[in-house]
Amino acid sequence: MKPEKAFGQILRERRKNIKFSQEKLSQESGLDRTYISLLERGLRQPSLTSILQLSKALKVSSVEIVSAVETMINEDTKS
Amino acid sequence: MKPEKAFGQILRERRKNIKFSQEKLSQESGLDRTYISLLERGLRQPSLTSILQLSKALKVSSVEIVSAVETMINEDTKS
DNA sequence: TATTTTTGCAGACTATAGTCTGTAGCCTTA
DNA sequence: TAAGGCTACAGACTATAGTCTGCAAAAATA
Repeated sequence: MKPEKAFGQILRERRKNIKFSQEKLSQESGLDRTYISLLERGLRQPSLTSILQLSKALKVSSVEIVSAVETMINEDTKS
Repeated sequence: MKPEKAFGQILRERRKNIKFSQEKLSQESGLDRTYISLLERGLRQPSLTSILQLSKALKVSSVEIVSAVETMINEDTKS
């Protein structure tokens, strides 16, 4: 699986876990709402600082996010 | 400390650990040598896929890299 | 059903990631 | 002191990250 696809899935999952709308996550992270939408759909890949901003807003460590991304990438049994 | 500065320091450190020239790392990662130079000097920040490409070439996990970056960012006692 | 909240998405835009070519300077080691 | 390997750096370029506005439609809730 491609990195941006994996990141998107994880981003959406974590956001829903914490019951944030894209709009709310946008405010907390300082990133544009429509850009978060693009990220979640795997149409964009984040920079290092975007990863850090988003993890902070989601109240999880960036390490956990990246770890989940790597795991998902290496799961070739996924679509 | 800024993320790109932290990433640069860690990138250079890991590259030297494995005794790679920038040129060699460039070949292994598929990224341009001059871009690696910019990254190491903290003048650019990497995207998610660049982080993954570089960690793979350095034979360390991206999690370890990101972990080191986060640690260094939170060490406010550094320049 | 009607209303509100949330999200997808288009288009146009600015900022920056990443490439490519070339040059000059620094170290080693012959 | 010459020669080769390594890196900094400049400039010009292309690709894409990230913003902004606005609208339509899905989805949740009254």
